[in-house]
Amino acid sequence: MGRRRRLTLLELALLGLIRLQPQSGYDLRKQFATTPIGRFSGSPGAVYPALKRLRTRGLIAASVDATHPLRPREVFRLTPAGEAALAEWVTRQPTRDEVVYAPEELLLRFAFMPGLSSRKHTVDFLQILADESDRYAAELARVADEIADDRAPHGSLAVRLGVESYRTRARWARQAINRFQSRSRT
Amino acid sequence: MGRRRRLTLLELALLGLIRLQPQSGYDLRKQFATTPIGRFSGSPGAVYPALKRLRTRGLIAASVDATHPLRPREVFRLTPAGEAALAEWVTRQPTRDEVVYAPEELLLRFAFMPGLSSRKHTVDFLQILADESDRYAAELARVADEIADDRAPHGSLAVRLGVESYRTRARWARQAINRFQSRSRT
DNA sequence: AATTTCATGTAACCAGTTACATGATTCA
DNA sequence: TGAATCATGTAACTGGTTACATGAAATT
Repeated sequence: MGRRRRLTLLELALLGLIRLQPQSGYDLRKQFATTPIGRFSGSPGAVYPALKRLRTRGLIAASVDATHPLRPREVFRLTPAGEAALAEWVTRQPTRDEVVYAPEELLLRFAFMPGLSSRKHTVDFLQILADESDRYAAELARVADEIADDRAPHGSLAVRLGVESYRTRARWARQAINRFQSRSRT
Repeated sequence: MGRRRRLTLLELALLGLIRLQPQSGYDLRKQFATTPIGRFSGSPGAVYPALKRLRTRGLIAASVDATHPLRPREVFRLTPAGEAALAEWVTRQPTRDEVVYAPEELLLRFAFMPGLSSRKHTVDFLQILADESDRYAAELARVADEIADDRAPHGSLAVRLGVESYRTRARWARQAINRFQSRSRT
């Protein structure tokens, strides 16, 4: 059934975007260029090879849009295997290491949850994110205290920004939880 | 005078650490493994080649510590050219794109400022960081509003975390400015 | 007619990842 | 004596970056 290589962040971003709306490589690149998802880079030398890899692995399929027969557009959509791979990733619960070292990946995962993750699962996800973020913030706060130096406060200050950043994430996650819990099911 | 290739973040981190304390590749790797600077990755396959590149470019020099003659340690220190390269980078003022897309690099730059950047320059640096962070937060806030969707609030919420993160950075920068300004010169 | 935009790619390069290799030394 | 740690590295792989290439269609 093919080597189970890990999908890159870019590949996962592409899967998620294609799931929201089947589209061409060009469309995808435009999204990277014009929206905050562009952090995950949309250079042509990255996007097109990534799309090829996804197609080779059978996670996406292309159908040619022939409305302009001389300028064919390859429109990609998810295959069932692609949908499954995306869902598997999206529904993974965050680990401590991901919270600490890969927060952007977690945010991407969260953004792609609609339709793939139950409300309960989403809330659990956010809860772990909040708790582990606070925990790491506390760790960083200890480090900041250890390296405090009145003459050269830069290092300690830099770590303090880390503290604030993780606390901000924790606060955000708790607000998001409220948002999901206060909404009664429709 | 040698091609002026751009230094990687890892190379700059190594320069900064070596400047603080001349040390061996192993020592450096230990710091990556045990302190928050580890974000910039300290895998052997990255660190040793990076050190070799820095040596080739004449930015660091090695002297052998022969206290244990059978187990020599190569201790690296900055050359004048290395100090100059580090100082050039550290004293660069942040650009909008760096604030938005490379905040970690800016933080590293800030952390290595002691002894390389005047107080005035440091404050200017933080001021730009604060202003551009707030500006981008406002941009993101507009995006969040545009994509607001009661049924699937995930995307909008994810962008909101971006808003909060950049605001946090701006707030932190302003506090840091106060810190530098309230300290009378000693 | 000329420029911009649509649309898809390739090529060269580069640095990082994981995993492995080597051998001395200190510790249990 | 055997295991962990000190200390430095290499090799294979991978995916991203920049820059370039191509040509049709829409716009000015």
